[in-house]
Amino acid sequence: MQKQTKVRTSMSKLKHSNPPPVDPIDALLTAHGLRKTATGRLVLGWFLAHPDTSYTHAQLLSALTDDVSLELDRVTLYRLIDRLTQVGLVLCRVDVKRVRRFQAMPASVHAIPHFECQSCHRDSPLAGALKANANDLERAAQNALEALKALGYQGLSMDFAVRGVCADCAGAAPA
Amino acid sequence: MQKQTKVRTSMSKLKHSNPPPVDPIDALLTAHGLRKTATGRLVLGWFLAHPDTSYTHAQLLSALTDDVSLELDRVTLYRLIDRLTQVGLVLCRVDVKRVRRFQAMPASVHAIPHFECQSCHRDSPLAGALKANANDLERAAQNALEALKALGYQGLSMDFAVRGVCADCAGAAPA
DNA sequence: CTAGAAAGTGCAATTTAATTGCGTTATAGT
DNA sequence: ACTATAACGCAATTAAATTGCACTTTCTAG
Repeated sequence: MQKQTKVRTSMSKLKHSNPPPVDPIDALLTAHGLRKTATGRLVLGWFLAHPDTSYTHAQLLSALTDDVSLELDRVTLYRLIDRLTQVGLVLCRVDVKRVRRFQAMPASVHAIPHFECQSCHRDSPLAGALKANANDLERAAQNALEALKALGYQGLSMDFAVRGVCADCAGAAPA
Repeated sequence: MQKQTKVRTSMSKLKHSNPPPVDPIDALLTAHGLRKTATGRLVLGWFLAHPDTSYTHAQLLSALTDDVSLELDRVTLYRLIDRLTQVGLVLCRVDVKRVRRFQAMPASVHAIPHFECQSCHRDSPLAGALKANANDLERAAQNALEALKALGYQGLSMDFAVRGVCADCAGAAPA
């Protein structure tokens, strides 16, 4: 979204300590044992700039080349995303169509239910249909998360999927 | 909704009604608009004989050829499973490894949470870790299901996935 | 500052689950 | 029995993701 002005001290021969120019993205990278490469910064930056949005590898690749005019190889992006997910900076799930979707690891975790229709293969949020139950579900899920954290699990997120035949498909071709 | 049991009198020249030889599997097939083929019977039979067990296409194929000595083409099995899932007899999910897993549609739906590690890519049940929260979760999930049923959704099942880094991986390479 | 090891990059080739097209066979309904 | 059509089998193809290998950049000692 708003790209940082990249203040590199490499050229600065200033004597004393100048205001620490620690880029938050660089900090994240090094904190997780990753190197500060141009692509690493751009990709992690993209994820952080678009929270709550998930991208397939292909989407991310075209987004990066189009909007950020970053040229990188498909495979390189695959491997970079791999690293980001393995250190817990990025979240990965597999969608109904069997392709991975990536997004920035959310700070606070929610159990947002979604529905996958086995007939039309659509994936839709259930926020509206379940608003009455959402709170109970959320509370139970949060408790479960706490229990897991206490056991040493890290970088947790949840995904509540309901599968079946949606009202449209069921109505169109009743069993 | 529930179609009549279709008693075939083709071969029976018996005067009165003889004990209806309705195979339950045949009944399911016809009730869902599918034809009674040898493979259809065998495959649906396999699923019903192994509830709560999910199979990949490859596993199912070898299981059928080995144990039931049914010879069928890969593609035929794909298409058959497709039909079974679309009518709601079989449940399909995509596992961490990006392959579809199929199983008989369970009669009663449970929200059994499982954990997918983003580091070692293992998928493990969370029954033990969450036994304290399991009841709350289950109740909330059941309520959600009822709400959906009332809205016309059919053949419902749920899948509660927690993702992150498991205790093993987190301990081995702490962030 | 300057190695040199290790992490990251790019390209080509490959893997694997799944899909599509099409001619043939079996099933269901008349 | 007859016919429309669902189901089957085979071959070819698609698409996401992975692997191998040579090359470049970043990091860390010395």
